[in-house]
Amino acid sequence: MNKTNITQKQIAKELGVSVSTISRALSDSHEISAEQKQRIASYAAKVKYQPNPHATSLRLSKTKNIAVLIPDLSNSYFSLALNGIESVVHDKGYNLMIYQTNDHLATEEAIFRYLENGLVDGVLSAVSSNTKGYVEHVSRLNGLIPITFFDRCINDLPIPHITCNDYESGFSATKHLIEKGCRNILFIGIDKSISVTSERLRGYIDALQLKGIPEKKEYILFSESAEDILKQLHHLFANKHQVDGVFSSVERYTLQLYTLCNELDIKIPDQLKVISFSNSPFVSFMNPPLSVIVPPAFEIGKEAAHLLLQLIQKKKYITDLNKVLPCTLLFNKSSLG
Amino acid sequence: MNKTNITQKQIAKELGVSVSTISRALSDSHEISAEQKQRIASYAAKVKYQPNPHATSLRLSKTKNIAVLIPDLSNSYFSLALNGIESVVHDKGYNLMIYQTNDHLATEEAIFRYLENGLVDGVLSAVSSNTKGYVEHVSRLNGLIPITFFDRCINDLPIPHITCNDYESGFSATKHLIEKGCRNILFIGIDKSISVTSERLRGYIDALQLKGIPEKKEYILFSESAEDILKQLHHLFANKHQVDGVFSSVERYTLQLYTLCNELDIKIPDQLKVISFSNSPFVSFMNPPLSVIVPPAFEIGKEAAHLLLQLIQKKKYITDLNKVLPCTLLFNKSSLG
DNA sequence: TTGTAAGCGTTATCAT
DNA sequence: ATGATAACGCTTACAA
Repeated sequence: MNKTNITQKQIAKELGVSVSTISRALSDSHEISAEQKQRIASYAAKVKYQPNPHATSLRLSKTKNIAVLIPDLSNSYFSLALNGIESVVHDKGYNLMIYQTNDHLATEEAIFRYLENGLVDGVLSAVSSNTKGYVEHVSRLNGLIPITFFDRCINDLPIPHITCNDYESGFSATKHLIEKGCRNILFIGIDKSISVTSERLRGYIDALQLKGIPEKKEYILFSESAEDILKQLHHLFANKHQVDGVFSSVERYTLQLYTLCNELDIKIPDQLKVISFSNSPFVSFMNPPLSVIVPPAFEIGKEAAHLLLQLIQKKKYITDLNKVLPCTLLFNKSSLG
Repeated sequence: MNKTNITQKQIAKELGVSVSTISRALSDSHEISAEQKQRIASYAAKVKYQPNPHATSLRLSKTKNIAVLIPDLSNSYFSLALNGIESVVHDKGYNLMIYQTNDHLATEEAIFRYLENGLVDGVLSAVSSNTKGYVEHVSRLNGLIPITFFDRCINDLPIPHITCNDYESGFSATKHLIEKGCRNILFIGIDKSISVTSERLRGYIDALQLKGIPEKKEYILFSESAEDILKQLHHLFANKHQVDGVFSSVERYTLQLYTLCNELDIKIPDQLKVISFSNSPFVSFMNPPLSVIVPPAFEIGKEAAHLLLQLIQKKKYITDLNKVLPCTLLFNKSSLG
């Protein structure tokens, strides 16, 4: 438990050359003879030499680390995105540090501040909120290292972001419900201040407008917790109501909706048609199978990581690097029939 | 993008004292006067000083980083465990680096070897396999820094591990199926060489034995991919068969089973009773609702992280620190009626 | 109570 | 082609 890793100094001593020769040989410098390189490389391999990353980071101010900020690791969307990120980051020889924000702005701010210490070369983040005035932590860090947003983003800041087509998807989902006969459609979201939610809502509103259906304030529900949304839904459905469709932009709130429908014996899709954003492989096995808008979570992660690495390696500059990836719509029984 | 963080040297110059005074003051050393400390602390706060972690790591050979090795990030069980890990690790001021092994032993070996470089103070790992003879990478690293296993482990090595009661759960699940009338029960797993699978299988076998039901080789299925298990299941169910129960130890394979049952019009639970390990919040909403054994994933992550930190801080030593946490059994319609 | 200096393991500059 | 040396930012003897 106390042994320590071998260093260049030890190799140098063993082979009777200087440390700089070792360093140069290992980085394949042209100023080292071929046989010397060979000798050093094979000895290093034999003793399984591993360069100390802290020494290298300190010396070069390059860490080969990148940080990811995610609201909730145990969310099918974010864990898929993380998977995508991981796949490209490690491929390129970078390490991945993860931070969970739990959707708390204060936590996010603390992490951004902390990362000013040079621990990482760049940051991938799905932000907690895009509220104007609460972005100083982001612009400060952005002055130090590259940042790329994925999913949630702050539109006012000149920071590249990879998102899915939330607006179009919200529009299509709502249009679909209308075409299936719905006239009183509920929108469910987390918070207007989250870019994703506001975009999906905009799509919902535009679809209603296009079809000449008046938008009703009481049909637009926001909530930050599953218990709370259940309460809100209960309040709405337990009393006389006309709701005949639901467009949920939050996967786990849709489960609450299903629970409530079971409880109140509301038949999906006969009395209520439902479509929801989701990345769960379970949706097709639900009762009834859930119609879903599936964001390309894995690809979003991959693209974001790829872009960030390019920024870190200065192969690209922050001019119009945003990318929008399309969601997949999957109509199942919950919105048909 | 090129500004750099402030250092102790700069603070020292600004305040007209030496670097060591700054260092001592910031670490609240008793050999610094109260007013000096105050002055330095407030200036450091003003300029938002953050110590450079690489310098500290290099100097102290302590990194405040820990690594997690996980087979698959986008798996409800592992992502929950990761969530648990994250919650305690960051609470204690440590950073978390993640590595996905994709269940490839070679990948796992490479990561273990890499981590001999001193990047992290300790490692949390769910291993790819416990095959004897393929554990040298583990014992090597274990000679350098503490390791704690969670979920999957290698029993022959003196490394602490946190698991759930796989054997008992396998036993209970199988017993449950038998009591519901099943006599020809399928076991589905990934690979015998994975500790979790072998324990669950042992529980299955013992339950059969206890009830006097002969164990049949052809009822024990292993597979490393979803497509393959589907093929195996298809082969079994498409022909004449007597299978009347399934105990699946792999969440995602259970979805394949449901798919097949739909396809072949096999009625669950009437013709086939099913119980499965799972951490998905969707199981109660399935058609039919799935009976599940729910591992305490979050708690396992928490416990493992907690233990590792104690080992790192030498508050505990590796003597019998293993912990077994109980799963929750949830009987739904898929195994009843 | 504070300062000086060495050293952690690298890489890079400047000699030779 | 190779070696000596300084530096990255920090902590910690050792001096004063």
